Amino acid sequence: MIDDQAQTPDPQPPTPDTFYVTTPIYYANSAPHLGSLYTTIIADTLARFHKQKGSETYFLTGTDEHGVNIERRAIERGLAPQAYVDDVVRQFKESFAQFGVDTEHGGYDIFMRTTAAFHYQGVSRLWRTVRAARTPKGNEPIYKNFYEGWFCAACAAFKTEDEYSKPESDEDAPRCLVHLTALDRVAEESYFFRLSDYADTLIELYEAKPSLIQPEARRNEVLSFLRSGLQDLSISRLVSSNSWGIPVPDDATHTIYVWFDALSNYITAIGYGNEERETVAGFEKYWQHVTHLVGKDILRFHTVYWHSFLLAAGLPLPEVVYAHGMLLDRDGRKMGKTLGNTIELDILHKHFTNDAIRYFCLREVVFGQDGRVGYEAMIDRTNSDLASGLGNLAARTLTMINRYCGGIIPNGELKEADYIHARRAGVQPDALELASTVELARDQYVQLFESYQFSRALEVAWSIIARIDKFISDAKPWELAKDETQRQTLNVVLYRAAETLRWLAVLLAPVMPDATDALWRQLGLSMDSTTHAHRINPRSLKWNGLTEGTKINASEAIFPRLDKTKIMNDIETDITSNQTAAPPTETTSAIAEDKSALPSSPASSADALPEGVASFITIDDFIKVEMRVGQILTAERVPKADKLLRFTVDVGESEPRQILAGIAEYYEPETLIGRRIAVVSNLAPRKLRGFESQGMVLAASVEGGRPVLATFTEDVPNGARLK
RNA sequence: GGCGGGGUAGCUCAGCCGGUUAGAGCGUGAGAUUCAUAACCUCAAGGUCGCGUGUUCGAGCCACGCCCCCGCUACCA
Repeated sequence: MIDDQAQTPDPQPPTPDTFYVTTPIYYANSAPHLGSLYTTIIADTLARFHKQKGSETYFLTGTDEHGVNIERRAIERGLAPQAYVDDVVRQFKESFAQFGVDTEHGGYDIFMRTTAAFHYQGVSRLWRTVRAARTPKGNEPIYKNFYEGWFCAACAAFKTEDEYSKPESDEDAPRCLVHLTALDRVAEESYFFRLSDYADTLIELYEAKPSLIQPEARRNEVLSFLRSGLQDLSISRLVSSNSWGIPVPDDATHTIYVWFDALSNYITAIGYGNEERETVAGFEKYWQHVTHLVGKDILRFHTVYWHSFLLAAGLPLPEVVYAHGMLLDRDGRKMGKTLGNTIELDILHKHFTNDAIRYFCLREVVFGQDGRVGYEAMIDRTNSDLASGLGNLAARTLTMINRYCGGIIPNGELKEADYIHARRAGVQPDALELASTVELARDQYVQLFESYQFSRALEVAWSIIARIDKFISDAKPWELAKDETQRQTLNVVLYRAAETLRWLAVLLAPVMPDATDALWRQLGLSMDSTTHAHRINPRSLKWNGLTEGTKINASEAIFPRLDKTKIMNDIETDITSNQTAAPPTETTSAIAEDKSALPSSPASSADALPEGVASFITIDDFIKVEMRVGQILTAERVPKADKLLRFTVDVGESEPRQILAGIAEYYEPETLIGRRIAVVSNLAPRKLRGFESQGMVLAASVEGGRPVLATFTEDVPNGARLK
C-alpha cells in the first residue's frame, strides 16, 4: 500500500543555484588534528551533496596565519613566520589529501590563507569601507582608544583569561602561565570597533530569521549574550606588540587584530576587494548562499562579531551559521595531549578507510552535539553498518545475479501469467509498494540532509537496507532458482534488489564517495562523469532505472569486515611507538605543543619511558583496579565454546563469584580446582556465552599467547587485596 | 549567582498538541536459514520513564518543590 500521507515534494524542487560552504580557517599554530578533519569532512559532504543536486558549489577551508602566538612559535623554531606557516600549511594540505577532502579528490575549492596577497587587499578594503560607514546609531564604527589588559613583559603580549592564573586575592596581579611572573596592567593605543551599537539590530535580525543560527540551543545562547549588552571590540594592536599581521590602512603603527582579519577571509576568498578572485569564484554569486560550519566554541565570533562587521560594511549576512559539537574521547572526556587520549590522524588513516571515517563522523556523532569517538566504536560501526549492512547486501545481491542470471541484470517486469507464481513465493507481483517505500525514504533522507540531520538521514537510508535484506530473505531466491516455473519471479526479486542498490549508491555518494563509486561500477553502471552516481540528483531518481541486460562487474567486498582484536592490538602498538618517537625528527609534535600545558610540570611527553612500557599511569589510575586473591571452587568447560572455562571463585565474599576465562585450550578444568589465583574484582560484569563473568583471572601471556595463571607460593587468605 | 538544555531498557537515544500492553539501533540470549562479509531473517529479554507532591477520568509528556548532569555568562583560532 502506498503511504499517501507522504508529502508530495514540489514537482520542481527549489534547488538554490549556488551553495558556498566554509569551515573555520584553522589556526596555524599546530598540525591538523581530528577536530579540523571533522569539520572539513562535514563541509566536504555538504558540498558534494549540493553539487549532486545540481548547485554550483564552492567549498572553502584554510588557515589563519597571523598573530603573536604564531610569531612566537616561529621564533622558537628559528624560522621566519612565513616559513613557519608555510610548513604548517603543507602539513594541513598533505593531511587533507590523505583523507580525500582536497581539490584533487573532489574536495575543497580553495585552501584559504590569511597571508595571501589578495586577502590583504580585501581586508584593507573592508576596513576602509567600515571606517567610512555609520553604525545603526549614527556613530563611527571604528575609533581610537586604549586597550587595557594584563601584559606579560617576558612574552611581550597581552594575556587572555585562560592564559594567566587567577590571583589569590584581588590585591595581587595574575601570573603568566608561561613565565610565572606577575603581569602588568598595561594600556595600549588601539582601534576599536563599536560593537555595542549593533546588539539591537542583531537581536532583531536573529529573531526574524531563526534558521540563521543553528542548532536552536546555540542560537538561544547567542541571543542571551546579546541581551546582556555588548562591549566594543579592540581590533588592532601596535606593531610593537604584534608585527605579524595585516597593517591597518593608513596607519602603519598598527596591525589588524585577529577576528577582523580572520573572519574576513570568507569574503576575500571569493572576490571581495580583488577582481582576480572575483573572476575565479564570484562574490555576488556565492555570498548569498553561504553556510558557515563552526565549532560551538567559536560560534559567537562567527555571529555577533562577524555579522556586525558585515552590517557595518553594508554586506548581507550569511544564510546559515551552524555550530557543531566537540569530539570527545570514548569516555566523554576532552581529548588532549596531557591525557594522551587523542585520536591521531596518522593512526586513523592507517587503519580506516576514508569512507568509514566519513560515515562514522556523520552517523555516530549527532551533528550539533558533542560526540564520543574511539577506535573501538569506529570498528563496531564499520562492521555492523557497513560490512554487515550495506556491504553484505551488495555482496549477496551481486553474487546471486552472477550465479543465477549469468552476471546480467535480469528483466524486472512480471507478466500477468507469472503473477500466480510470484504470489506463491510471497512476492508482490508489482513493485509499487517497494518502490514507494524507497521513494518515501529517499524524500526523508534528502529532507533530513538538507536540515543538517545527517545521523537521522543515514538511519533512514539504513532502513532501506533492512527492508531489502528482509525482502530477499522472504523471497528466498536460492529456492526459486531450483524451480524452473519461478524463473521470472527470481529475476524480479534480483532486479528489485539491484535497483535498490542503485538508489543507495546515489543517496550515499556524498557521504562515501569511494565505496559508492565501487558499488556503481559493480552494478555495471556508467562511470561517465555526467551519469555517475555523484551527478544524479537523488530527487530525480526513478524506479526501474536499471537497464535489463547490463553486465555487472565481478564483485569484491565494498566494506571488508575489520578484525577488531587485531586492529586494536595494532593501534595499541602504533600509539606506543608514536609516544616514544623522538621529537626532533617529528615535526608534528614539535609544533603541536599544547598551549595549556603548565610549566610547573617539567615532565614533558618526551620523557623517556622504561623499555617496554607503553605509557605511565598515576597511582590514582592504579588504585582504580581492585585485585584480590581468589580460590577456584569449581571449574568446567562452557558448552559450545572451545576456549572458555567457567569458574566459581571465592574472593572472600559471602557468595563465590562466577568468572569466565578463555584458557580452556591450555588447562584442564579439574586440575585447577582449589588453586589460589589473582583476580581483578571490580571489572564491570560482562556476559559471555550466556554466563555473566564477574571478574577477570590474571595470567601471564607467553609464547603464542599461551596463558600461565598467576599464583601464590605462600599461604594467603581468600579476598586479600593485591597492592 | 543569572539564563538555557537535560536526567527513559547494559550502551546511545526516539517519544508530536497528556490517552489503550513505553519504542529504535547497538549489545546480549534463543531459533530458523545458507544467496551473502561468523552474514541475513524471526523471537525474547521485562526499564520505580531522576525524587516527591499536585492537576486530571487518565501523565514519561502539564504545575510546584527537591536532587544530579551539561552548556552560555565576551575580546583565544
